Amino acid sequence: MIKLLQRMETELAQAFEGAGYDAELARVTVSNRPDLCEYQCNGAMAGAKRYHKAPIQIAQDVAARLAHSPVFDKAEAVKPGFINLDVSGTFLAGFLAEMGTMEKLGVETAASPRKIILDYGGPNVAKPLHVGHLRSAIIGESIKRLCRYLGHTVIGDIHLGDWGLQMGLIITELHKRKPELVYFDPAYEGEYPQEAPFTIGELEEIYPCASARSKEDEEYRQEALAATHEMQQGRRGYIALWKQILQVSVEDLHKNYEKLDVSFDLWKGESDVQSYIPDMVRSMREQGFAYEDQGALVVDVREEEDTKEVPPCMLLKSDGAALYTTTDLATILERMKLYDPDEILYVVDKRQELHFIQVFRCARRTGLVKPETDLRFLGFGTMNGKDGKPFKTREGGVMRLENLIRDIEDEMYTKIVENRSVKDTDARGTAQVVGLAAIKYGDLSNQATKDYIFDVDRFTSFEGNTGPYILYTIVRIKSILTRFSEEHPDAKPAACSPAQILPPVSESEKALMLSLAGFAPAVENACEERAPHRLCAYIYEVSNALNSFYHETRILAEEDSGRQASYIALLLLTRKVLETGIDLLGFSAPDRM
RNA sequence: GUGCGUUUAGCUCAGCUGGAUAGAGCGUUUGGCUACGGACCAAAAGGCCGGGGGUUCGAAUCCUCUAACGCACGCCA
Repeated sequence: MIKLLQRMETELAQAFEGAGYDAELARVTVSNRPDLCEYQCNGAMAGAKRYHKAPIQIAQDVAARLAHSPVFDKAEAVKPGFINLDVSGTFLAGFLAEMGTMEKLGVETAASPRKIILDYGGPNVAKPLHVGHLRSAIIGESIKRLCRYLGHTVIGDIHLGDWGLQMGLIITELHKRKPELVYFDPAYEGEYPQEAPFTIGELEEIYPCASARSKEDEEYRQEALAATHEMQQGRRGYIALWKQILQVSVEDLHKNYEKLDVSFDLWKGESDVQSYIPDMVRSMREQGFAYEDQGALVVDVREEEDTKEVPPCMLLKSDGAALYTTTDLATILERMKLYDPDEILYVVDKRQELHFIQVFRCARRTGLVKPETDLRFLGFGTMNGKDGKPFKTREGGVMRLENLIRDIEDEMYTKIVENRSVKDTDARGTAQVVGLAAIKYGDLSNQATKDYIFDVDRFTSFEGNTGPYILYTIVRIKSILTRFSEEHPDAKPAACSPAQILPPVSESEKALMLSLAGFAPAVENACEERAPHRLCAYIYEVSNALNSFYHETRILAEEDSGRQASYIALLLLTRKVLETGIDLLGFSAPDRM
């Protein structure tokens, strides 16, 4: 579907050409002076030099040719050389009628759909999720949904940290506590038990305990390193234990991510690609990319235009062990082999940027990826507390994600109960839905790349630019629609099709219609820029427009049934736009709240 | 030290390829419930866009210098 802006530009382009100017000048933007006009074109000023004419004259020439355009109600040339434009209400109503019948509300499917592997989540096995994992999950999920909406194929991979030292630490600690377990008996040759010798609760207690001890006790640390090494070398009992740690942990992760309404297509981890490492390293060495430096095996990734020394990419430590980098490279290798994607996009903490620069360069240089394969890094900032420092519990510890979510839900629950419009039986469920919206919208409405302040009071507020406010708006629409069908059993809202939308009769109605017309460009832009916050800004604008319109328009009391049907159709379209929008952000609205 | 990032209203943040009087929300002040959800709406006050210099018809936006803060800089992940 042709966008509203494009439609206007086409009209302008004809006018520019007709008046003897370059059609390229006909760029239309939303007005930055809403008091003067709805849209504007600044092309006359840009063209002034080229045509040695006063900008105002060019603007007048163009405006004169738009006098009878069906698209515009107004097209006038002002002051230095602006062309101020107002859209025709009839044209706008027709535009929305068409948009409303389209499945994706006018959003264009990408011209060349890509296959994208999205690497997000990145939790470590056996460690509880903490707030640091929240952003990756939330941002990644939204980008996944946006890209899919535009017709790309997205494969979301959680990329578990399941092969590192933390496994050795747990094995070591478990050995101290329960030395009698068969897993530790090197002579044991039978089957290992089906049941894991621990619960997720125990596991989450064991790890921090082991981690703390390894920092104080060097001998203990050496044991853990040795255990890690033995596991990685395939010691039977340790592998059996590792599998059980993995199973118990992954089961718990599933629950947690489900609660966030975040899902992954692949649950691969570091362990899955270990088998690729020896060949990969050998090949890099044979091709002359990898060489020994200070005992370690590295690949040089410097480039001519570097303004700074980029350290080489390290493949093997001097003791011969693989590193994080090695695993990431092997992961790229596997992804290319299994999926051959057009793009691999990492949604990770921005502090890892240098690491990924090295990995990407190395992958490219050594031919791990095709020249046309895009490797992209979307780094996000830190989530800080109100004091501007990394988010912590009151005691100063790391805040577990579960607890954060619970706190928000409790806060929402209190507010909902105070409002008393929902029966107590629904209140818990509603609090979950609204709480999730509060968290996700609070995060996504900030630019991903920047640090942001997580302020519980602000995010859970029903006022202002918040998730609950957006939901409130949707609930409000639902409420009117319900009432309408109660009062007019013969005229169900569903019967009010977009085709019944009439030209607007008030400013607030037109403002709402104009903002609805901006849905497709907002979604497309948010996807292209990989910037969910753009979509948040758009949804907020629509919500404001709706509330403003609602406030000054009597909908149920409207006597003209044609006009009323138009209003209802407009509400339906607004609801669809908002619900689609929040779905792309990764949350949903309740029926009441 | 080197590189990267950030700096916009009291606070939290937008500002898309340079365009008219720099926008929201919160907070503050003031109006509006005999209307469909007042968890709302309307309005006011509040800013040398960190600072200096430059590019041009025109700069929060581009270039340059500078300050403050943050982050990252081969055997962790």
